[in-house]
Amino acid sequence: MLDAAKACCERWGIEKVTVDDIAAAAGVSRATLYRLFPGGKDVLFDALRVRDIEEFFTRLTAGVAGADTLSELLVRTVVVATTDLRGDDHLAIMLASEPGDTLGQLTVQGLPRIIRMASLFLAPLVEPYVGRGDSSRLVELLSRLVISYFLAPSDHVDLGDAESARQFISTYILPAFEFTSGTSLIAASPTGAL
Amino acid sequence: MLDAAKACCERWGIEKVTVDDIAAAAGVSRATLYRLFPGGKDVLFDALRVRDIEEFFTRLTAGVAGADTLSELLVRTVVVATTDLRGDDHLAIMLASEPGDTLGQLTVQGLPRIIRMASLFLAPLVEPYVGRGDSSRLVELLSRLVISYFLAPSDHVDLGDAESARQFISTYILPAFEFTSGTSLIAASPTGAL
DNA sequence: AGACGATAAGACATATTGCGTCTCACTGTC
DNA sequence: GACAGTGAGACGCAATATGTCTTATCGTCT
Repeated sequence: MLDAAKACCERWGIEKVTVDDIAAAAGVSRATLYRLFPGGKDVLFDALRVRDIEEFFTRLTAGVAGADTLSELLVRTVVVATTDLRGDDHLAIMLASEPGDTLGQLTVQGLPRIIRMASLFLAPLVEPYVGRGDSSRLVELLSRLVISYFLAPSDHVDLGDAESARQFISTYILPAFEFTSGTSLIAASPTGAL
Repeated sequence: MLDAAKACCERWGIEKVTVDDIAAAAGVSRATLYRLFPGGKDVLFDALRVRDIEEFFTRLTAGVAGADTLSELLVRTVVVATTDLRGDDHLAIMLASEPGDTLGQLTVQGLPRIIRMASLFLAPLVEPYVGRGDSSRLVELLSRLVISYFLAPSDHVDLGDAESARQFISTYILPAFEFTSGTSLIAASPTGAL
């Protein structure tokens, strides 16, 4: 079921997926889907690991998972990603996910909440790179970061373990930003340190 | 505008595209879109060249475009495509496009009509390959064929010229069937002749 | 400056679709 | 036969899409 929901998201995008799509892809009726999940959004939340990433950022802010090292890595990742924001099918999902838009309850209730949470945490760290008050770009970058997380394989990652979380970022998040020239972009960042 | 509509179809699938999507992708307001086209469906019809392919099959049936050679090529293509129907993002669009489904007016009015037209023409030719009465598979194959046509670049193709049409098929349709081992699949067809 | 055409933004009513719940019939198991 | 699980589909309600309209803005032409 979750794999089917994830496949639907990758195929049609989060904002276009319907409960009927997921049920059909999973080969079950809509009645069965509602027997397994409280609502349609819950299927997507589980499939896209929305609650996992919430916990991910929560633990980062609490310093449980080696926040200093990981946050620096996240900031560097965000800055590197500034080079090119185009060509990402899933980016627009996040960019448009503000209350009052036409994306429906999922994005209104779920994803922007995550972005807000992450923004509060990363804003002071990113500020030296993108400038104060440039929140729109920060939201874009965080969106891409979050989506990278969503699209990663659903293998178990112990987000409470610093090494496991760091390995996860190196494996799934950094490649998603499609480095075009190895470490050259990293070297172009303000501090130059990693 | 047409390029934007086509991009939206490739990104979200025909059944998920809205007028607002196309207008936003084209960078115009919805009011402007309705000034340029009678309705939302007309944009997709033009972008996906629905009327072109109708004329394409019409001319084939009339023998205007070297029907004998081209029809044989089409049949061979259809048979080769039998090997694998999965992994095509746009196939489900056609499979579900029957009157009464939830795909809306576009598919109800447009694509099934084309499939029906093509089926009437190709059915006797395909029969030796897929067997009499196996219309469901025939419809699937034709769907893929039609979609290949839709997704081809919108360069001008003179469908009334046999050589031009043949070159179009070789360039855009045959590659869309993703031959896995060169001509081996073609050699496995009943007659073995091309 | 003033007239003109094209456009963006958005309100509006209508039509369509999606959501969640429900009932019914079918199937396999005990 | 009782039972749990399921598929198909109808139902009311909410959300979205469609197509038209009005208003304000911008650039161009006279």
